[in-house]
Amino acid sequence: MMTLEEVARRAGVSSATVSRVLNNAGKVRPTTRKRVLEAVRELRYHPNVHAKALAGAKSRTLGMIVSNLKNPYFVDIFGSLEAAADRHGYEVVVESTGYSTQRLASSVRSMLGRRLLGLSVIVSEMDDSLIEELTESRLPVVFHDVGRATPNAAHITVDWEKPMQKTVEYLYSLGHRRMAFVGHHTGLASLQARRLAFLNALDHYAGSVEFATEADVDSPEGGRMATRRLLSTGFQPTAILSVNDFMALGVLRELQSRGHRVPQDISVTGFDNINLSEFTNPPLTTVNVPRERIGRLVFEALAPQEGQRVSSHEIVVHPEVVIRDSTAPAKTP
Amino acid sequence: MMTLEEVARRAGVSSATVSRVLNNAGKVRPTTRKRVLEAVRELRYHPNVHAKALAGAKSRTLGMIVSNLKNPYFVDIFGSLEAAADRHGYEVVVESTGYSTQRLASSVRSMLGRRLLGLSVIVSEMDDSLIEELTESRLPVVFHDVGRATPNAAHITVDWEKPMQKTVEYLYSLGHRRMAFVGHHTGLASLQARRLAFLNALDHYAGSVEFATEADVDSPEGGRMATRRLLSTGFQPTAILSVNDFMALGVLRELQSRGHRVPQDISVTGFDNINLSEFTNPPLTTVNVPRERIGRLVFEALAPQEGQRVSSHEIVVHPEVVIRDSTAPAKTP
DNA sequence: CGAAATCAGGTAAACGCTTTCATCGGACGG
DNA sequence: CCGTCCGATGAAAGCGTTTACCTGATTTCG
Repeated sequence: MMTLEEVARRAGVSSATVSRVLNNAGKVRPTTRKRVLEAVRELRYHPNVHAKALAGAKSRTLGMIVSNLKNPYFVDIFGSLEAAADRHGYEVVVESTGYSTQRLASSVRSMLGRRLLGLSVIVSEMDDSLIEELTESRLPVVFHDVGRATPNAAHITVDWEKPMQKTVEYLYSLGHRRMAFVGHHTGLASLQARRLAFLNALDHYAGSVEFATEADVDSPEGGRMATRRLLSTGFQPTAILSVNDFMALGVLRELQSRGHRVPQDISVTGFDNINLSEFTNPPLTTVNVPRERIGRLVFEALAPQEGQRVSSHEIVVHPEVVIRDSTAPAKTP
Repeated sequence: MMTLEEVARRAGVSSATVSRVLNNAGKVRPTTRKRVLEAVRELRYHPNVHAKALAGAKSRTLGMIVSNLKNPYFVDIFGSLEAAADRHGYEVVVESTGYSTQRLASSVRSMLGRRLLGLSVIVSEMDDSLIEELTESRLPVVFHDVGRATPNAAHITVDWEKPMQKTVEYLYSLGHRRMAFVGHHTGLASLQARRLAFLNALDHYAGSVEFATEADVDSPEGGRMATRRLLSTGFQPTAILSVNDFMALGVLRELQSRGHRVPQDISVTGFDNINLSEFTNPPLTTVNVPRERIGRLVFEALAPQEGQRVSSHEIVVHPEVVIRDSTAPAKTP
């Protein structure tokens, strides 16, 4: 591997000058610059990022830890963050925890070792000690979906209550009186919050709605299994609300392969409005969570640009219900 | 940020000793070790990866460049590679190019700067100069889907010809005589290879089958647009073969929203057998490409473990057709 | 019991950059 | 024509680890 020194020798200058050219900092005579660039090209020199980082160049890389890269929700946020980063000459490195608290911890440690510019933690699991560790590290952080704002951490939250209420209301108005909620296993907090939002929404119709809840892993397969279990209890919901679109794919499938028509026999709703939700059959009624915007917010919180008012530390996103074809009036028995 | 030195001071030893316990290399008395570990914990010390790397610790991180992280195919390979890496104490960093040759180049450069243990390039676009640059770098490389084997690069390939032939044969036997192929835009090579596989397969039925091909971006939306364009030409295929499952989602949707029933009116096939393909309605007939295995092969090629016979440099995977419900006998007019 | 090994741990030299700080020539103003 | 300033570049000090290499202190054994 080539080094700055070798490039310098080749160009007949000192390594300091090469560095200056490469980072266009300081004054360098055009002819010298040209000579250097040429040497760089000829030697196929690639700066050693570690040496750069160690030598104190301000970091240009952001970290991102997500729960499950197979769920498009996270990929979309990543994509948006990366795009913003790319636009400004930053990089981002992702890590996926698979909902394991253990892997989360080791990811955080590894990220801390990278001396990043900032870290975003977009997961559903998280224990308090990690939040503290992150806080003490003084590293700029963004939590999403879990965690809390701290002096160095912004917190982006999605309001679940209202859209959940709207959804239940909407289903109720369509005559649904037996509803089920399908969630996914996570480190309590987040799942419970969503389940609770569902239960709270039902409170408005105290007693007039029967309900059940089930949970499984965050995947279409999980959605299928949860649905299978749900129905095997004998409960016959006329509507199933899925904690997210990804799992909703599985509930759709399970329902359909059991011969239930959606939405004629059973209505289904999702959450997130991932691109896929528009392509299911029937297209999925869901709640639009603006991943693109969330990604941008994350970037702004981590790498505030010149003359840009730094956004608040506590941001809540209010998503809108998107009605498509997976919901319809309840079948009258 | 804490440093080795501070930990050493705190534990009353030299930094060399701290390094030794952290990497458990060399002999260190148990009591000393305990003292050090304690200091590490108390100070919340996190080793600086850059310093480690610079100081010559052998790299433990693998790189992976993919075309499109939104396509589950790539995510699956990434997941498998990461799992293998994790099992052996390695890390992997991904980068997505969005099918842009330019971003590919900059990704490669950035990866080269990271002084990785090895790099996997799983993309459909790639110009020859990059292959050369990679070759000259002497970095262990794995190409998939594109590129070629070189002294330091393994090459994992999926055999398209045979399964494509099988698929066409199968459709033909169901009475299909008007077929269309939907591909995606890429840096020529790869797309053409697939289109050609399709055309070659048709050669067996010289003249007895009408056909058309269309292409768009690699996404469900792309699949939808391509299908839309395809049908707007007036051509009425009884079967549409999609270059991959991801795009097939879009062709299914477009067909269905135009009132064509799948498979009664039109059959559809995909490629890859991503998990999603089992959850479409109807479930998709496709070709199973073993992403899990490919991920493992990549790992093995990049980080050959002790006493494991190093796999060949030129590996070809032979995928199998998976028949589900999106294909059926052609409608007799 | 003394010499040779073995152990534990310290010293200091890289590793490849960035970044002061110093230097060396002019260009300029008077 | 000389003193001043700049503008361009070089020298060298880190940055936080790893890793020979070396030094005392213990063991081991004949």
